[in-house]
Amino acid sequence: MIRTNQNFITYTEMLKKNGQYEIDSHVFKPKTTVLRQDKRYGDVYLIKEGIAKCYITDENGREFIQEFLGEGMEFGELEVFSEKLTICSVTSITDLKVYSFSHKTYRALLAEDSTFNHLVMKALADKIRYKAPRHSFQHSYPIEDNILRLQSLFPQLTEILPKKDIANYIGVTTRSLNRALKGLKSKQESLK
Amino acid sequence: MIRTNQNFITYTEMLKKNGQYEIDSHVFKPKTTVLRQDKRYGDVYLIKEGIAKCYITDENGREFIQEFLGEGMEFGELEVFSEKLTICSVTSITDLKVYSFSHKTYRALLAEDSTFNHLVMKALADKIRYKAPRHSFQHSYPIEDNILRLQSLFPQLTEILPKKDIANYIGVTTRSLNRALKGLKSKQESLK
DNA sequence: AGAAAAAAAGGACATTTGTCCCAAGGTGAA
DNA sequence: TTCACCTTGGGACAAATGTCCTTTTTTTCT
Repeated sequence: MIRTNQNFITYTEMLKKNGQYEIDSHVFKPKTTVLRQDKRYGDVYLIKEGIAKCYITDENGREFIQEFLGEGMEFGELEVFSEKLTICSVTSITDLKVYSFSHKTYRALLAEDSTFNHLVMKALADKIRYKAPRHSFQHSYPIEDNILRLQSLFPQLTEILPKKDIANYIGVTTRSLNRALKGLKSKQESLK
Repeated sequence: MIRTNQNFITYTEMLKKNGQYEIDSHVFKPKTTVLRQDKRYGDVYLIKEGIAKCYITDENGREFIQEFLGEGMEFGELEVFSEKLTICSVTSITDLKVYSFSHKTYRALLAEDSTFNHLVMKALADKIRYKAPRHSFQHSYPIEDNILRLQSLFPQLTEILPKKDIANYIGVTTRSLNRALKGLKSKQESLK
């Protein structure tokens, strides 16, 4: 549920040490919005440490969380290919350490470094693979089942993530999430 | 809503004429399942003509349609990178003409042909960009609004696609879709 | 430490959507 | 051509979820 990609970090740190390409480091406090939907940016980020959420806000101000990004996940990369505005906002949940590449550097790496090229390609493919079953499941099963599924993927779920974010990830209201959590709790107790 | 990518077709046809790489052609009748979820395949397909649906079937037999594929869209490509089983079934809706590459050929093209590499990269990025707002919209708006949105993207919607497929794309039952269509019709009439 | 703001929890009711039916019209295969 | 089988359309009711609002608890800021 909180996605990671250790290979990508390891390779990026090697590149950075190597010094041939310019790769910067940044640190953000929790609740910092790094990318804002519908704006234009010139950098690609890779998470070194921490968790961020990537989400779309609609006209009514509702957030829909696309994914939670953990170590080794990149963001801002889609705009290297499409030259368009960012579709998702990205906001840190915990303290966040990232590396950043300018579009120019990122393009150079894609063209000149086949390992990097392959890492990016696989990351994009994995993103697609990951999302398909998730949305399918969300539509087909009630909220309680979705919570159980998330808890099995990420046991610390309710300790680390605010209720609002969990609800926005599943695509329901906080009220409904609470109702479902209560339902699960009473089911667990009746088993004793 | 029915996605296309003319550039990819044009380039593939050029490659095929050129003859350096082995690219095959196939034709499928409507309702032919070309890829079946959870199986392993060794080819990547590119649609030359026609429409196919790409969908996940859950344990209860419910279909959830990921996307409708039109000219220039590829499928089976994710498995080149992850070496895993296919997550989606792909079934033709109309007559379907496709080109196919073996994984081996596809990998060779990715490595040796930077234009091809870039086309694939951009296709993956577009797939991600495309899906994000769609799922967000689906969760946030009632069925009627979703139908209106789809009709504006693809006016022939209800003529070409079976009701069941439209419902499975929006992620609702046929019953609910019919109710919404009826609601829209009566609203249109009351405007006269 | 104390005030203000945000997050969590939940009651009451409305609305949406699903489930389970059944019936009519079309389509295809023997 | 006839029969089986889809597809479409919809009635009646049940279940899930949303909306609106209030209260309590926790966090944040000064």
